[in-house]
Formats: sequence, structure tokens, C-alpha cells
Amino acid sequence: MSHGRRSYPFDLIEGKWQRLWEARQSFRAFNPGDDVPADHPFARRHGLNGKVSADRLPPKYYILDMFPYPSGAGLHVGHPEGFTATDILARYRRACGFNVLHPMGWDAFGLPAEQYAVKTGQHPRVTTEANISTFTRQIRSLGFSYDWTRELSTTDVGYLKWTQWIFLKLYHSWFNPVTQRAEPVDTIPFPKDCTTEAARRQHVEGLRLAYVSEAPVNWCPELGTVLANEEVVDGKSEVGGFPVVRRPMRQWMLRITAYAERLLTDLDAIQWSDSLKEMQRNWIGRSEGAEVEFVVAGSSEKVRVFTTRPDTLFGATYLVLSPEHRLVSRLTTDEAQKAVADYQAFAAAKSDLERAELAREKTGVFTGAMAINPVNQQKIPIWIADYVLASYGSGAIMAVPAHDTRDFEFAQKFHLPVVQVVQPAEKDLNWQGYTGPGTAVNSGFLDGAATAKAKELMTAWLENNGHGRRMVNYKLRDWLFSRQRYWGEPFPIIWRQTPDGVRCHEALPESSLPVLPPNLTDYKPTASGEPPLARAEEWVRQPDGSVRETNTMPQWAGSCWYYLRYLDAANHARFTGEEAERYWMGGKSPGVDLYIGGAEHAVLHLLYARFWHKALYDLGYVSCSEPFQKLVNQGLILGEDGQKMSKSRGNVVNPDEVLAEYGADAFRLYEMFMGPLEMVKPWNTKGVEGVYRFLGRVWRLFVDEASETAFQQAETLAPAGDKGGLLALVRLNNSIRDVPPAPAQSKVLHACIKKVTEDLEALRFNTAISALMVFTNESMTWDIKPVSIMRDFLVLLQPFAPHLAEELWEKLPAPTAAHSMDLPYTPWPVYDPALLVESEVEIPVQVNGKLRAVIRVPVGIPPQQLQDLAMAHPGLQPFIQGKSVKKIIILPGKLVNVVVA
RNA sequence: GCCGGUGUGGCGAAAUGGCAGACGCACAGGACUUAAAAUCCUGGGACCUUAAAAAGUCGUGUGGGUUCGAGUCCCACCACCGGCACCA
Repeated sequence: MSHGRRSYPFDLIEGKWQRLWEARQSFRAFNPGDDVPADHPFARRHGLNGKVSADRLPPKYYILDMFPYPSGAGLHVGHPEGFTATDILARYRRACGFNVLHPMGWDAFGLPAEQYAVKTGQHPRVTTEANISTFTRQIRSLGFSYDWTRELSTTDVGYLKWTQWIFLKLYHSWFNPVTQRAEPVDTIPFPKDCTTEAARRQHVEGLRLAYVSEAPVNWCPELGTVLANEEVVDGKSEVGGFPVVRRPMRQWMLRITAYAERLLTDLDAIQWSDSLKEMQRNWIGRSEGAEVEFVVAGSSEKVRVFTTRPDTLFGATYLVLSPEHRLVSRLTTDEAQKAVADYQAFAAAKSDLERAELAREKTGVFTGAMAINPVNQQKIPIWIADYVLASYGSGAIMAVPAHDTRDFEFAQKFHLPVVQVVQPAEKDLNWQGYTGPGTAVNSGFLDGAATAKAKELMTAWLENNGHGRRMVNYKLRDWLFSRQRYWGEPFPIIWRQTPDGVRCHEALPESSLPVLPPNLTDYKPTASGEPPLARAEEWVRQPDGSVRETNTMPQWAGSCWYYLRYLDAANHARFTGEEAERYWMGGKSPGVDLYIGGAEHAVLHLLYARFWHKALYDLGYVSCSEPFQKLVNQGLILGEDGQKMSKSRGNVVNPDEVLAEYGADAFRLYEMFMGPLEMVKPWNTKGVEGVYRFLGRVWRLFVDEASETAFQQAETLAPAGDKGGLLALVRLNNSIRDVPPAPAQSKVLHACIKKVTEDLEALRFNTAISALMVFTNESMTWDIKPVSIMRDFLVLLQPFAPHLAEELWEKLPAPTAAHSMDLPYTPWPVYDPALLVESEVEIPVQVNGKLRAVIRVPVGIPPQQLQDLAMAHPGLQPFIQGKSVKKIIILPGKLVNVVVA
């Protein structure tokens, strides 16, 4: 012990209770239909025995952590922050009488294990299992009340089978725009001209929720795989920071865009932080506007553009297509051929990173073609420029340089006309580049209309004259769902040639699940760039001549539904049990009641999981449409230097070391005492010592000093090994007596109950802990400590420091039946407001809002008497004498404020 | 540039519009001890007076405003953190 003497024998206490909880299965959560053993503390608390139906179980409370990726580095202090918060609340809800579901598992597919496999030839499953066992040991050592019988890993064969099963559900479904929900593909209506088998097939492929696309993707050569848009940050891979290039490849996509509107509107109904909801809203990026068709002069081609400002159509002085736009080659005149081709090559050569960095200077070339503005028949030039993105809207814009910053820059550079069509409200404001609302000018039938009205008028005109329509666009892209990796779920898909030579994909039947990855010795992609699975030629080739899909699913697949698997983790027949699903996810408080995790998953995991959940809901597999009712992000924990923890800075705090020195209870307590859960806050080892000292004070509050000395001597002499039994030598302090509490003592306790209860309901762990400290500081001064008071205190302490609380609880005599419960199931105390009433209060007396005196008065003193007492106070006289009193504000029981001239 | 969040002692922080700084850390003084550690007690926003105190003045990023009264509400800024960013 480098920091002085051990305050209390946490090392023996913590091991002892962790073993007891495990042996007693204390935190096992029971499903409807489960056999509840009569001697289980949950059964005793709720009077249950044997098979229980859902209606006999107490109300459920589902509290979930974002399950970790078990990395080789082990747990860091950021993980237990959220885990401790959920554990405290799980224990609190359990004491309040809920049936609490609090599970833990592993998001174990992932790149590090695969990269290690590439380097060493070691199967990723081996590394993954080793890491999981490290994480398990570390998490268990913190004394969390997880139901470990529900532990799962996304890499389990019994788990990935159902991930593949859900993929098949998506594959076999489409989003019906009429009903606004997913339905089986056999409900897809076919247009009249869709007569051939090939045409019908193509029609269905265009609608499936899981489909194959040939579009350009984010290819990361360093990682040897494609990445989703969400995984690319500033043109580099989010993992590793490697360059990413655009490259056309055949890829599996999930049609998340079909759910854009529901993903957006349903945010209103869930309790997430504003910032998180905003991030999702921004990512979905809904914008309303119109699609406008421009006829190309001297051609039958039409260019469709999307605009949010149809009111400015009269000011559209040119069109811009993205360099990749499919019409470019058809529009370009002979004279412009070379310039256009050169520019396309120039734009294609730019990586996303360069596009982002070189973004400011506008570039582009004229195609030689002209379009006709439908509203005034003017001929306007068609340009291509890479400031127009192929992937948004129709990949083409109408440029209104007078009222769009980008168009204005471009027009200036290339000397294109700028025509004002909006007049700002402030007359002298420069209209050039003015993007705000105003009044339409130079706009024919729109003139004089305010922007909002002008938008409506123009949209109606476009629709009535066949030149366009109202349209909503989203930034959200479909989810690129395949990866060129080994360590992921294989797709339950095969490819075969149709008689007419077309290569078609086909779903494997459910009976063929799980599709397991073949064993390999080399985990690299093939020389030709095919995924590693292509190396297993026998696995790929099917007896009937078809071949397996060799891509695998991304890491996000497994985390999209793990919270559903926890409900019934051992179910072999179904992805989760129907009755269990209804009990835990349905009813009056649907979904996960509280979900805590890091903000880094704001747009990846949380958006993907909501999407899958909604699809499963539409198909009738789950009972609610939003999976996570309330969600809280824990704030980042910084190093002692106030910087982000990182190996290179050398400021990483290892939980194992903190645990060895101060114990799990102190560690848990400190993680919560640092500050509000959601705030970013720096680690401070001295702070751990502070809460550790607090736990030592609690220990000494309860135990007899002489017996502790005897215990310490026995411990020193005892042979190494399990010394937990020696704790019995520590006896209760004889100041703890079975006597009725004095009113002042009850008051201290009940103030503590009130504060801790209210703070837990509001997730204010730091102030709840300070309330426990206040109680301890007070009760230390008592000569006689009533047992009933000390018991209730331990019930309050239990969620925070469960090991210490259990050890002390065991030493206290149990006077009533309620108190003979196991501590985790002992009912949470309820405070009595009557006990908190004071007989006298201190009233601040102010003059003109400044504190000048404090008077002690009986509670309930009539206002007039309060005023008289205040006015007579000598401290006040210098400030009121010789001045006229204009007003006296009296808040009975609160304050007096004298207003003088 | 846009969106969201945060600015309070030496530090982490706390405060339904009503006594700013609870609780903890660090620090200082004291008790216990041969001594140290541990523990317990006491004291700490700044300034100005003073032998000491009392009293007083100022003080929650900056500048305004509302109010009898503002850390808290409103307006305009500044700084830092997070997200998005040529999304038409």
C-alpha cells in the first residue's frame, strides 16, 4: 500500500461478496414462464414460487449499457463510468421493487482481431475469446449486478445465426410507400409493362430493403475493405485514419433511406439529449423543396434538379451537373469534349480528402450545351463542377448566384450573370449573395410575394405546368452493408447464373443458418482484391454450381439487435422469445427504459439499430417502434493532465491498478463523484483517495475497533489464500444499539433518503454521494446509533458501494421480516416529510436585495411579526434610517427584503 | 460557416429567480504519537480596514437588460469542447 494504511479490508470483502452473489444467482432476472426458486431473494421479496406468468411478475425495468468491443488493451476507466451509473440505477430499481433486466455482452467482431490474424495467422476467434475473458474478469471485479446468464457475444454461433436471420428478413422485405412500412416482397405490385421474368425480378431488386449496388463506394486500400459513409471522417477511415478513395464496386446495401422520415419524426417521442437528437436530425438532413425539369435546348434530354428555393427560379442563370452525372457525356458538344473529359478526370482523381481540403476554390467547365429555364424560356448554359455532389438530390442544380453563396462564388469566377430575384427586408442590404428570405422581384407572377408564399406559388405552377413537383430530400444515404473481411457474419446468400446468363443472387433458406465462416490459414484479401473468404474455394463453390457471397457484414450488424437477444439469450428456436419480448419491450413502458453509452455512437449504432428495430416492428417481430426510450451519454473522462487519455500521452489510467489500491467500491464511487455523468471531466487520483477515506469512515462508523485489531493480527498470521472467513472476527461497534432514534437522528436520515432518492431519479450521482457523506459526517458524532437508522443508511449506500454495504449489513441484527431480506432486495426506504419539518428557521433579511442580517424565527410566524422582527434588527438600521421604505417583500419562511429609496 | 454543449475558489464541483461556493481534493494550524503514517478537530473567494475581530466593498467568461432581488431569465459578444460542413 503506497498511500498509507488500508482504511478497511476491501480486498477480502469484495471477493467474498462477488462469490456469494454468483453462488446465489442474486441478480438473475426472471422471464415470464421461468421457474423462480422459492429461496431466491427476488422470490422472497415478491412472494413468488415456481413458474410465474407475466402478470404475476412485478413491473419490468430494462437498463442497458452499450456493450463494449473487447479490445486487447483491456478495460479503460471510461467503460466503468457508464457501467457504474447503470449498475447503481439497476440496484436502486431492484430495491424499489422492479424486475430489473441488466445484462452485459460483447460486440466482438472487429478489425483489431482480424488484423492480428493477418499478421500472425492466429484465428481471430482465439484472440477474441482471450480478450473477452480479460474483460469479463475486469468487469466482474467491479461488482456489477449483471445477470450473467444472459451474457452474449456477437461472434457466438448461436448469435450470428440470428443476425443472418434478420438479414434474410430484410432481404425478403420492401418498404411500401403507401403503408409507410416494411412488408414481405410478395406484396410488391408490378407495373403493367413488367411482364418478363427478368423485368419482374429487376423490379423487385429495386425495392428490397437489402439490395446489391454497383455505385462508387469508399474503398480503404490500407484496411482492404469498403467503409460506410459514417465510417469515413474527413476523407480518412474512422479506424486508423487511412486514406479512402471512391471506387465503383458491387456491394450490399440496406435501404435505410426508406425509413428516413420515420427515423426523423420518431425522435420527437423519445427522451434523448437535445444534442444527440440534433446530430441524428442533421445526419438524416431532411430538406423540403421542389424538383424542376429543364429541357436541354435542341435535344430531348431533360435535366432534373432539386432546389429548396423554387421561389428563385427566375434568377437561375445556369445549371451545374456533377462531373459524374450520367447526362454529361450526352450533352457535351463536340467543341467541349476535351475540356469536359479533362475536368472529369481531374475531379475523379481527387480523393474525398482533397475535395474537402481544396473545397474553397471553385472549379468547373462549360459543356457547350444550353438548357431552357421553364419559367421564362431563357437559354442558360450547362456547366459541370465538383461543387455539385453526384450523391445528393439528382446530382444537378439550378444555380441562382444572386442568392446562394456557392453559386455566387462560381458565377464571379466564371463571369456568369447574376440576377436579383429576392429583395431583403432591409433596403440597403446588399442583395448579391443574400440567402435569407425577402420579397420576390424580377420574377413575373411571383413579384411582391414573400419567400414562403413565393415557394408555394412556384411549386404549384411547376406541378400545374408539368415542369416539376414538390419534393423532400434527405442527406441520409443507404447503408453500405458489406465488408471485404473475414471476421464478420457471412451473408446467407449465393449467386447463380440464370439460363439466360444473368448472374443473380439468391437467399439461402433459414434452415441453412448459421452460415459459418470457413477456416483459413491466411486472412488477407486475395491477390485479385477479393475478400479473404474467396480463399476457401471449397466453401465458396456449392454442389449445384452456385457460389457463396464472399463479403461479410459490418461490425454494426451485431450491435443492431443485441438488446433483443438479451431478453431470451439462450433461445435456440427463435431470435428472441415472443413472451419475453412482449414482457420486456412492450406494455406501459416500452423498449429499453434507460440506455447509457458514449456519444461516439450518435449516428452509427443508434441510427442503424433504430432502423432494424423499425423493420422488425413492421414485420411483427417486436412490440414497440423505438428500441431505446431514454438515452444518456456519459461524458468523456480525461487524463490527470486534462488531455484526452492516450497511450502516446502516457496519461492512461488503468482500472486494475486503482482497484488493487482502493477497491471496487471506491472506484465506483469516485467514477460517480467526479461530476455530472454527462460532463467531460478529468481523472484525479487524489479524488479516489477522498472517496476511499469516506468508505473507511463508514466502516469505522459500524465496527468495533478492538475486534478490528484482532482481525488484523489474525489476517497477518493466516496463511495465504482465502481469508474471507476472518471477517467474522470484526464485530459491530457497541455504539450501535437497538433503540428508538432521537428526532434529530431521524431527521438526518430522512434528509439523506430524500436527497439520494431524488438525485437517483434525476441521475445526479455526484450529489447523491455527497448526501451520503453528510449523513456519515453527522452520525459519526452520535454516541448512540440506532440500528434502524444505520440499516436504512446501508440500503441507501448499497447501490453505490455494494460490497461494503453487504458486509456491514450482515453484521447488523435483523429486527423485522423486511430487514431479513438480502440487502439488494430490501425495500428502498421512503422519507417522511413530517420528520424534516424544522421548528425554527433562519431568515435572510435584505435591504435592496443585499443581505444585511439573518434572523431566527419560529416556523409559521405571521408575516407581520416577521416584518417587525426584521425591521427591528440592529444590523438593518444603518441602511434604512433616514430613508423612506417603499416596499417590503416578505416570503414567509424564506426571506425579507426591504426596499428603500 | 451551421448546430449543440460548457464557462463559478488553487482543483473536481454545488445552488425550485431569494444567505454563492454544499460535498470532496489540495493547503494551513491543532490534537493523538518518542516520531511518522493513519485518524480526529479547526480554518481557508478576493479586496479594504484592524493588534485581532466586527463592519464594509467587490465577486459566478464579457457588455447590456428584465426584476424588490439574477450564477439562474432575456439580448449581444468572447473563449473552449463536441458534431456537421460545397447537402443546392
